[in-house]
Amino acid sequence: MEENLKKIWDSPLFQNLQETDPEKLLVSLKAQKRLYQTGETILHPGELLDRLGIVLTGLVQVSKEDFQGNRALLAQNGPGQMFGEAFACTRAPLTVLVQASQETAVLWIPYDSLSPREGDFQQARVQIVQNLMGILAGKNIFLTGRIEHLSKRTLREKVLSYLSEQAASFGGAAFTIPLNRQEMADYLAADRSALSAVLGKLRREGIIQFHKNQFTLFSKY
Amino acid sequence: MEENLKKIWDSPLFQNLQETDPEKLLVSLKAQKRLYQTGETILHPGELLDRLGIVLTGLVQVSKEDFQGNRALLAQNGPGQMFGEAFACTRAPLTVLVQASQETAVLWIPYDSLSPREGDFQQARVQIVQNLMGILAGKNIFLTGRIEHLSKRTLREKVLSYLSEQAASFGGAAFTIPLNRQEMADYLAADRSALSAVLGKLRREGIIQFHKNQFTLFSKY
DNA sequence: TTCCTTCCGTTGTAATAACAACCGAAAATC
DNA sequence: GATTTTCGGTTGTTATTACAACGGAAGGAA
Repeated sequence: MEENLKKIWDSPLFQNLQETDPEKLLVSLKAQKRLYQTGETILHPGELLDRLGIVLTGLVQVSKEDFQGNRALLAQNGPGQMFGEAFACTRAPLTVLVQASQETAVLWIPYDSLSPREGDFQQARVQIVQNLMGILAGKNIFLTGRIEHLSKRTLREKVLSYLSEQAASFGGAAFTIPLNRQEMADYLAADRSALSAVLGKLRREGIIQFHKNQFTLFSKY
Repeated sequence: MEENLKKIWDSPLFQNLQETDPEKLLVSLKAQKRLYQTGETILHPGELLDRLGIVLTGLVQVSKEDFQGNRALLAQNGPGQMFGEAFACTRAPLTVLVQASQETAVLWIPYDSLSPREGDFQQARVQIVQNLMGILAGKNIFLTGRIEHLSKRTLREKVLSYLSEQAASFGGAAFTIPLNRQEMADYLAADRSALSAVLGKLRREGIIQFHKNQFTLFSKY
């Protein structure tokens, strides 16, 4: 566990825990480690979840079965990243499938053990709960932003909405986005070639300038 | 405050508080009431927020200014409903504008006062924090679901995705949706008349049946 | 009743995007 | 250096949707 500990100790869930012994804290939280083989299902749809999962090593895929039977990938979580937290917090049945896409070690933390009511490490528990809230809230803001882009009627508007947000968050007209074309198309729920066409048109109109994933958005937008 | 208290006491944030005196709890939480006039701005974009807002009476509108300068309405919150919680939890600058669309009374609860560290009513504070997490997590799941629908390439798929989810959550092929056509179109980010056309086509193809907001989705979907 | 409003389906047109296929440049691998 | 893979732009066709406008049905209000 030693080496893995370092990896998760930097994760958002465990931030700002002053002078706490990681090993002892995890014992107090009744954390359990478990290994999953490549392809193994970690959580099934419909299941109720009463603990948080944190990836120690490997990779998990969170996906959802479509009404058409297609499997849509919602997230890929690597070391230090958490999954299932929303379902643990609401105690709602899982709507997603979680699988190990490599050999994966997961650290499970019972949700109830985070309650500051019980045990020692009270300070730490309080901090973790606060961190968890911050993570949920942050995800909320992110999801709301994406919905705002996706709600635009035309791809052109989606693109401008996204680029404007990026420019604003970067604080300037020139900025680099963290996505390549295919990822950007997926994020905006569009076809890559259609995205390319729209970007080209915006460039010809003098509204944007770009090279690879570096963009400049001109003032009128 | 007396009458307003009853209204918010049923709100999700204050659920499961056994044998707690609402008045005293609110004092302990350093809650403050403030009145806003019709049209008055409650929270400005860019502002940092360190408290939760709860509508006692009236109505607040949460909106966001578009890159085009359009104002998009994100939420309308009435009595008992909370706003700003995601920004208070992350301490990120507001990206939204909150206004009173009627004469409105807001109860403000400092975020820090929820910490179980301080003061009395520890049990209650812990429960409120847990409720808050549940609310954030629930919103997360809801937003994720909406993104899933919005991510479909065609309106037809968006509609089927939405109806399938509704059918699944209702647990049967026949169900009633909580939206009228215009609201459904807005939710799916589409034109109302285009939605009508798609619904009509699905009906002609024998895939769905509907009358007003009562739908039946046939088995193959 | 009559009027008015809300809700929803229809039509027609123009704009738009999806999809498939192809191509060249750059990057990575051998 | 040669080969393969990845990435992104282009083209052409077809399906889909936005948009504007209209009309009819249902439900209230006068």
